[in-house]
Amino acid sequence: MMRSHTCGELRKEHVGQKVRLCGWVETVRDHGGVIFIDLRDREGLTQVLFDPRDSQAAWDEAQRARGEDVIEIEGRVEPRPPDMANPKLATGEIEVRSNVIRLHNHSQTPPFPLDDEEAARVSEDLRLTYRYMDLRRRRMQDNLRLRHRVLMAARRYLDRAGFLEVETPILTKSTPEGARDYLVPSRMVPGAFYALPQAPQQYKQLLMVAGLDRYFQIARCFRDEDLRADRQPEFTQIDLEMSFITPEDIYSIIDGLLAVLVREAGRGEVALPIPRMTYAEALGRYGSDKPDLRFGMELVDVSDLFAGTQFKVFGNVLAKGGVVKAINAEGRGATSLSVMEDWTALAKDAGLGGLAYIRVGEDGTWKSPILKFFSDAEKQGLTERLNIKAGDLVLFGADAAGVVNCALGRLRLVAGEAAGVIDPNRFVFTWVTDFPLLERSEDGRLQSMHHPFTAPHPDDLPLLDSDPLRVRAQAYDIVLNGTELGGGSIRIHHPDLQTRMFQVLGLPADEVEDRFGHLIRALGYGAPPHGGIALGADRLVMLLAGCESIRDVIAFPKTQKAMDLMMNAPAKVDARQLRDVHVRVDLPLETPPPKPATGSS
RNA sequence: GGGGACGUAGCUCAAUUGGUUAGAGUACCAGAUUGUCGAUCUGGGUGUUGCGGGUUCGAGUCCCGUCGUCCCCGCCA
Repeated sequence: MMRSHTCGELRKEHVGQKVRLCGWVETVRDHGGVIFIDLRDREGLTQVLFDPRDSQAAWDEAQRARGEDVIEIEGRVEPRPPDMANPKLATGEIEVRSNVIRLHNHSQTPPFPLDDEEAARVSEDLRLTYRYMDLRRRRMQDNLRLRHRVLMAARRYLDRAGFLEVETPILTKSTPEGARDYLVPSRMVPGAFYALPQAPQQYKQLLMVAGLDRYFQIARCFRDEDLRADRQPEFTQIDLEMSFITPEDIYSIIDGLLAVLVREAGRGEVALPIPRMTYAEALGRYGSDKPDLRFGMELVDVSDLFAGTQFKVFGNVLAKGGVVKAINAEGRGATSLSVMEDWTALAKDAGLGGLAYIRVGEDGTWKSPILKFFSDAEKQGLTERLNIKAGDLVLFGADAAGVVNCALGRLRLVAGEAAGVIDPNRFVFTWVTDFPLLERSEDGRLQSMHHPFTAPHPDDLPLLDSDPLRVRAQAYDIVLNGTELGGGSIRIHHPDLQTRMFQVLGLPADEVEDRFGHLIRALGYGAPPHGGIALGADRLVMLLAGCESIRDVIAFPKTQKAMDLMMNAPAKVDARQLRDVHVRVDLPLETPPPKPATGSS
């Protein structure tokens, strides 16, 4: 072993011991006589002291050390004089007096400061280009360690709960519905392609048919869609599936799992059971199917108050069967008109014709361009319904219910943010249940809201033909602080119902056979009732780590254009490689060939 | 596909209406310094203003294009 201890473990009780440490030079403080080197490794920081009276050779070498050099030192652990202790360091009560130093590798000047506070301001493309340096930072190492601990705890929990971890293929088959697939050309079968899995969905159902009973996997998933702060083209799910269960079994397994994981992350105790609300309630009260329940500002239906209103904007909407809803952004009465303009733009972007609002002064007077249209009864009704007080701000949305919910839902988040009422240290979970089975796609066709293997609610089966959009699914999402953490469902386990679902979705029989024949056949060999769920591991760790992007909890993430700036992927391949897999590249004439990224550096 | 922000020294940023030799902090380099731990002191500018073109007597600044990063909408069964 090159080292006797890590840089994080020496304490007073080690005083007098001869030790050997390895690590990176954090800082060199050269006082002309004594030289201090802070030595860093994954576990911490230890101060090493070089005194020319101990060893002139070691002192000479220490003087040449620079930041990020890799060195090995030998020395004796000594107590620091009491007034010299450094309470900021775990090892701050001791130092190592060294008489031997070996330089294992010199480092060039780092491309950016590795100090967490400064690195937080460095442009992210630079951090990604030199990711191996970025990952030397304490904060990034803490994030990866937290990720490790959370996933280990998940494995322990699921193992104890009787789940078997099973790996499923990465090279699989494209299922064109849903997200865009990443494709891999086949060399053996000219013209054919594998797809990378968007989720292990079908495999895990087939494992249930196989009798595996309880499966889980820390599964990599791939979706070729546009990126966001919480979306990467490849991401990790804690994926599980269970046989002979109802949704209650899923809720209780996941409740327990999340409580364990939040505890493991040192984020306190989750009150169980995690509360539930229906999809309809989530949309109605929060304007979102992933409501952030850390604050109020709920959407309130005030349509009835304006039944006979003189205000034509509201009257016309109500006459057409729309709704008028409002939120009380409490305490935001002083919101400036320029901010109101921004919020109005947001409302219009979300589909509203405009944004009506009332700003209430500290003296209780209402200020609003539409105040003159309101009757006293309407004002009275609003005051009571929305509990309007001095200093409040009331935002209105009037349109079809869907538009109003969506727009006010977005405004609620913006207003909550502006009000500073969203506590980053609280972890508020909720289940959202009873999702609709189907939705109308842009081209007017029916499509699955979750996926086509989701079981309809048994009570709603008769509606499948008559009023399919009203059919509820046995599907559920788990939501944390306004982020969709995961979702799942009870699956269809009868081949006939599965076939019927594909008919409802308008898929031709031959296409169904081609894409899903294997699954329907499998259901015909005694498939047990089963269901499952998948949790976004990156998102969960991101929230537990207090990060704003999943990139900060993924070792080697991609940019918004899905580039790996460090490896420079994707990249061109040799003509030979393309020939092997029977692929010819066909670019539009004006498209320049791919070239190395040039970045701002 | 759409909207927005950004790109100047290794890093973070500044640079008046277009005007002299593009500055500051930090990092880095050299020297000094025997108890520091954001060490300190002295000295040193290390630059293709992302790239290409245009307007102009003159462009970091204005215009066009392009490359790249981030945020959001669409998209994400």
